[in-house]
Amino acid sequence: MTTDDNNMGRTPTLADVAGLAGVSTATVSRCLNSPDQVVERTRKKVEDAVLELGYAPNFNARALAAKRTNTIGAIIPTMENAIFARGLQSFQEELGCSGVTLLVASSSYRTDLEEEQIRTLVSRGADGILLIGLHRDPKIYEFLKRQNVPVVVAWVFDPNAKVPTVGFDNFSAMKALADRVISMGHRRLSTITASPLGNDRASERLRGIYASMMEAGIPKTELSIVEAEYGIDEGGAALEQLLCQRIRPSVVMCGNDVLAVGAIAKAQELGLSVPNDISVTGFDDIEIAKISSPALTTVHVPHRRMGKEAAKMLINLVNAAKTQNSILIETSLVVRASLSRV
Amino acid sequence: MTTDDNNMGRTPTLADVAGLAGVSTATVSRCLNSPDQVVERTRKKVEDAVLELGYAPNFNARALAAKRTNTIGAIIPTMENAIFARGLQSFQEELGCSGVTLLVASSSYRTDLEEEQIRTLVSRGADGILLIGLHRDPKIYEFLKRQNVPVVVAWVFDPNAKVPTVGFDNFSAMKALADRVISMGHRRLSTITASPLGNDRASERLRGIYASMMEAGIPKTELSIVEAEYGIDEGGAALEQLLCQRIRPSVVMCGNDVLAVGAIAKAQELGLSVPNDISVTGFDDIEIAKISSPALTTVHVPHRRMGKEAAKMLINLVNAAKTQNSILIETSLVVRASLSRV
DNA sequence: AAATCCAATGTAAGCGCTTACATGACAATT
DNA sequence: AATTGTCATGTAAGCGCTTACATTGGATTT
Repeated sequence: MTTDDNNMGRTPTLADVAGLAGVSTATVSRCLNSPDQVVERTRKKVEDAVLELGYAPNFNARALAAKRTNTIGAIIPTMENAIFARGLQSFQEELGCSGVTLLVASSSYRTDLEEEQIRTLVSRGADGILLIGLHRDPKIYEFLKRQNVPVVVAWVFDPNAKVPTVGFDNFSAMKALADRVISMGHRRLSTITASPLGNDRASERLRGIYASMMEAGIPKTELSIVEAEYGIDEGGAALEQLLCQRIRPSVVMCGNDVLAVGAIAKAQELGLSVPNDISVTGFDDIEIAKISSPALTTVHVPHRRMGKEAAKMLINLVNAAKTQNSILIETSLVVRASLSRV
Repeated sequence: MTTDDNNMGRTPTLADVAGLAGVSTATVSRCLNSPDQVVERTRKKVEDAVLELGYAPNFNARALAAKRTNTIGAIIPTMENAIFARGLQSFQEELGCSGVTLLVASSSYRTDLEEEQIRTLVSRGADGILLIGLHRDPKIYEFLKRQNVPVVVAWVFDPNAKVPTVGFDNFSAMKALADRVISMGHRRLSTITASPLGNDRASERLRGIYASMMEAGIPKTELSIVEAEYGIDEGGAALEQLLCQRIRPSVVMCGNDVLAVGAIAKAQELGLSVPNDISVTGFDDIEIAKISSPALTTVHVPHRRMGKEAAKMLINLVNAAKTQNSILIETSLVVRASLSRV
């Protein structure tokens, strides 16, 4: 039954369509890319041929010839963190509005992997790239500049950076939280944080705590620090470490809500009452913060807006190549039951 | 200062490397793709040239010439659901072991979007594709077959499907949970579920509940159903709807843990005790299930293993083109405090 | 020493598309 | 009627790479 089977054992190409429609390949290409350059009658013929053949353009060939992919890449530390997932989702939605496709890679917080993925993205012809956090080898920024690939960095705000950023001031946000904590009488502080090495969000937040302590005249040594990876169980384990120490802290300031919820659960498991025996704070204000019991005191970050702004920025950069100003996303303190006076 | 600046205003190509190294482009290509075909001395020259020029191969050109991309695509309903994120993460890790890159797209549970994304992935030259759930227009499967792109479907298990699947038996898993619920005396059942239209996971689970009820001689009408999108707040809202109904259910079986946690939070907010006034169950057994209070009765799904198996399957399919058998991932009941005798 | 083989390298033809430029047809201008 | 301009379409040269096939020269065999 090869009656209506024009399938010649390979996927149809532009030339096949051109042949069927009785026009040149250039005309078919124009029908696909700038239809208004082609007269109605011709366009119809071509469209019919496309349908009949089930033709789908070869993206790679197109990218090779046109030197443009309508694709933007993003590298996030992990997909498992709701925060990145959410910001990325709105990033993608905004890109979609402009007909741009998103390519995502996750680096597992490893700079070597990230570097590799940046190269991959570039060699795939990404028109622009979204990165999380500023801290990375300057060579990478040079490479990107040489390759003429615009970059936007999100999750941090730094108007002085060499690349445009869209994010919040991690330092001030955490300092504001620490101010509040200290104003409630806490002196023996502690924090559960991601490793601040090569992670400017974490290191800035740590600086924020120290700055607040300094203002309050609390010596730096009053802050115990435990590093933990992302995860509920990790937060719990970190809390245990904290409790083993000589002096029990009165408050645990966690690097994100997930660690905080893990710490709360572990504290309760160990028979401690939150916040009566120990206060806990988070960061991000994801849904879980509200339903945690006790509800979590945290810093609210408008992730969706951040993602959206980042997308707009990148699109502008790709189209107009003009430089963009960094955008500050405002955060706010959300005080809930997990934090109490000491 | 163009002393050591061989940059000629464009990104270096294979030919540039060949020129610098004093060999042909074919040799350079071989150095990159099958180094053992090239003698040591030559290879060294080429590698030096690559380094000096900062050469990075053009992926699109490579794909066009080689008709292979070492890329596998995946389309998931949403990145915001931890379940998909987690399965995908291990899927990616496994692919990485074989030097394959993952391309992710999210369909927002919209079949039209999914179809578009499948075409995008194919035209980008994906060597294979991972899809969630079997239910979609048969034309898509035909298209994929015609394009000669292997597919694996995850999150469902169906040995009779035309494509290999790796997943669990949503029907039996939910039935087992319902059996347990009913054995604890519950008769007035309810469920909060994603819309079962075009979502075979949801519809199978619903069937599971009905099957269990039937065995227990409970009429179908004893099950109230509320549809909800994914999210904690959505779960809460759905619970409110359920409580407005004439007869208050004694148990709410939720389509996933997130909905369940939302339902619990809302119930407590309304002054109901879980499980004394109402029992709640989830599905997936994500971390939140353990730390919820009361802890959540749910169905444990080994997502990581599922992702890993899916990756292996797809890689086999891409390499050997031989057909693969569907793989059943076993689930297990996890009974925790949120479910009690009626 | 001639014949044979083989590994290393080169040559060049595409892969499927875009696009600058050329062509031709027809309408508007003179 | 000749000229000019405009617009739709065709021609063909790449885009940067891979790879089948041709070539080379040294090692091995006879």
